[in-house]
Amino acid sequence: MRPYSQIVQRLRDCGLRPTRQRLALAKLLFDGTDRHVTAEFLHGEALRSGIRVSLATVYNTLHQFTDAGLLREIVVDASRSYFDTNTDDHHHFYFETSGQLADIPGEEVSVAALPEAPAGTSIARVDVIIRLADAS
Amino acid sequence: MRPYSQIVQRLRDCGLRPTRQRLALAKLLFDGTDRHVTAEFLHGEALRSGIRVSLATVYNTLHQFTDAGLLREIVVDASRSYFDTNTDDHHHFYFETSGQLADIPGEEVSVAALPEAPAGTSIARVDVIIRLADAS
DNA sequence: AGGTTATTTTAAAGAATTCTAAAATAGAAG
DNA sequence: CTTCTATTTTAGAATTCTTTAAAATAACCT
Repeated sequence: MRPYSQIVQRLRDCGLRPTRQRLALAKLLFDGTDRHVTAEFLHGEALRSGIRVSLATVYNTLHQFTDAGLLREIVVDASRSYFDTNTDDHHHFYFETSGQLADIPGEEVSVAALPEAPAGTSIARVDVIIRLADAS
Repeated sequence: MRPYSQIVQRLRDCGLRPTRQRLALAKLLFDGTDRHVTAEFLHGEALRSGIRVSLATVYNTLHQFTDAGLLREIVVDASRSYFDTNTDDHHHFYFETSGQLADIPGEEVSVAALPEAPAGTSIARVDVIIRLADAS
């Protein structure tokens, strides 16, 4: 198993140079588990692991990865964008109290009776966000 | 029919004083049609109709109305919040190109097989946003 | 290695939203 | 109607997240 060179290849396939910063961020992101990170959070995590990278680069990298299909951006709140390392078709729980985002596992939710797209448009994606409050 | 005093009563019922600004904004918002406005847009509309009101007040008022259940806030994009005058259970089309938001009429979409809320939480709301791109 | 091009960095600007403290206004009581 | 008190409005400053521009740096290719 050569995870490092796999990541290098993955970046190359997307036309992205495997720079030190991109590699380091990719390693943090694609560690095998599904993650939901904000730019701010990933930046902090990178610094904590000794990776010197600017916040602007983290933003750039997250968007480049998203454009390349390695990440998916989820907007839950006017002031927070999450990037999800799981790009499969799936939906989300949003914990309004803590601000945490979680994947809804498997096929536990599905949209029935999708409407037709208005003339001149096509459906790019369907986002379902289940907002959770603390139990009463 | 006395629409003005109806709005006054509606505000009072929510514990909001029927001030000049709130009444004017309510009149613009609750004109009978379903509307999706941003704070910026409503502010411009108010000024255009000769209502002198500050942007801060528009933000305050939109949030107060939302808390009171007169409006519903929809987040589609990291940089834009819409306020929807239709507070019934319904979902949305989002036109990614133009940034416009539209209600999906009637029961044309429904969520099947809602998952159980994680322990300690309850479902506050389910948001479905169908993102539309220009037809290929 | 050396030239070319892409990427990163930094600092500053930008956009949307929120906060603040003072002035204006509404509702209540006399 | 006037005064009093609490609430609301305002204008501008502050905040937060994100993007930009220009200079510095690193990767790629021969």
